[in-house]
Amino acid sequence: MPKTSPTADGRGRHESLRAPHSRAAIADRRRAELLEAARQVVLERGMSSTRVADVASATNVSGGLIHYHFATKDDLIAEMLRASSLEEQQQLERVASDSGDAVTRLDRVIRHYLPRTKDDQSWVLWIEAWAASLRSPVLRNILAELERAWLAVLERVIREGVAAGELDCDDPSGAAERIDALLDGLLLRATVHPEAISRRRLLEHARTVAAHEVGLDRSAFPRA
Amino acid sequence: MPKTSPTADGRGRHESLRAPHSRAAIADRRRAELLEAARQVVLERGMSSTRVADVASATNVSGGLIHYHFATKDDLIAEMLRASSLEEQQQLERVASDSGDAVTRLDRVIRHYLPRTKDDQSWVLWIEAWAASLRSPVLRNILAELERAWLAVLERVIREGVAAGELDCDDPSGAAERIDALLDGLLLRATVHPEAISRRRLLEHARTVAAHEVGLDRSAFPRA
DNA sequence: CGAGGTGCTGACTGGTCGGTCAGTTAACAC
DNA sequence: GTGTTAACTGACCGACCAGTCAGCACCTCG
Repeated sequence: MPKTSPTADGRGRHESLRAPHSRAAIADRRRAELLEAARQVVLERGMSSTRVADVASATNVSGGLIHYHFATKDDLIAEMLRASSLEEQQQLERVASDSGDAVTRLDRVIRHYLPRTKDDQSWVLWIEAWAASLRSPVLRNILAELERAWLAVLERVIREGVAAGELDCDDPSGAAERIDALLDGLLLRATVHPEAISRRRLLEHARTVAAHEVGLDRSAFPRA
Repeated sequence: MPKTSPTADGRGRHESLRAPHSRAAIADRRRAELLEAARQVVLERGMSSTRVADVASATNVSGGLIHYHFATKDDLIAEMLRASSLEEQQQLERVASDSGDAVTRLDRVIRHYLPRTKDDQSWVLWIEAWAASLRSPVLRNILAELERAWLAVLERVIREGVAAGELDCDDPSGAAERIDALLDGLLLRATVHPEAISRRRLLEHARTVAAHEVGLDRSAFPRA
């Protein structure tokens, strides 16, 4: 039986490489399903009041099955966050490496940060995770990795823009840290007090700061 | 018997105005003592794993007493946050209204934001509160008030600096929002991953952005 | 075919913890 | 001093819930 984290064992990783009806593939699919359900439940109920029974019933599965696939509830949640972080990193990579000039790409990364709709809850997960990570080295590592990915992407886009002569910035790493911090702060506020600040204003702030950091005028970025 | 929040009843507020051995004064002191203990316990154990028994034993008091003074555990924690928020606002007010030119005051506000030492845990409380507020309108209101206070102070200092001809900023409210967001983001990072960014760098980022927002050169603010 | 392993069930348990309550002590009112 | 009420105790309870376990059905491989 499993109970080992999928990244911890030595076997091949990608479900898609396996026979789709092999036992390993079935288990992988079930694991993914449970992780997704856990994500939903955490979004709805919050991390600390999520019960394993909730995840079970959201998947129409017995409570025992959760502990068949995941040793503890903390394991389940950590794996869920790891999976979410990985997915986020992949999306990020895609957004940042798409074609376009430096300003276009930077603006795309910024827009990717921001919530899409009024009640986009994607950041709820990370706010909960920040708090939980204060008590869990495991979660802290997962978050640190995601954070590094964000910083790396911002820095890379800026550096490439500078190299191409499109941007002007003598401290890409510092600029990335400042933009990243600004966006985290704005998003935190927007998620906790959605009525206090509009998406439009969020985006405007982000573009204002980004433009300045890369030595351009605000008008170099798209209008509202 | 009490069980009413101190801000909810109509009686006079300040313990210091009462006879120090009157029953009301004793109850007020006990309440304050319990709130402070709750704060300690939350800092140590986290919000969701804080037990009322922990607060009781940290105060050398019976478990029942907690529920004599506070209807529920959630009440206790909300009151504790309200008290912390109020204290924070008072400190803030003091820091911002002390004498000095605009740059000095702005720099003082910024430094007040930042943690004093390597393991200053003051922000832990607010990170936990952000997460918890996602599920509690009561907490959300407490945080919104504190947030408004921060923004108001930043905006006021900038406006007064502009009026005095010391600063140049055509959107004090926007600048305050951006500086505030930057600081929240930086502090979040510094608290969750203290090893990832030094206090010095934090302060440097804050001063860099603040200087730009008020139309000054970085050199107008103190060096490291 | 049969043996052994895998995915899964659901009843159960042991511990935890918020909240209650009957009772005690001492301050205060009259 | 006598009655009343505030502050407080600590035993208790009942709900909740993570994790266990015996057993079952099915797949797969020899």
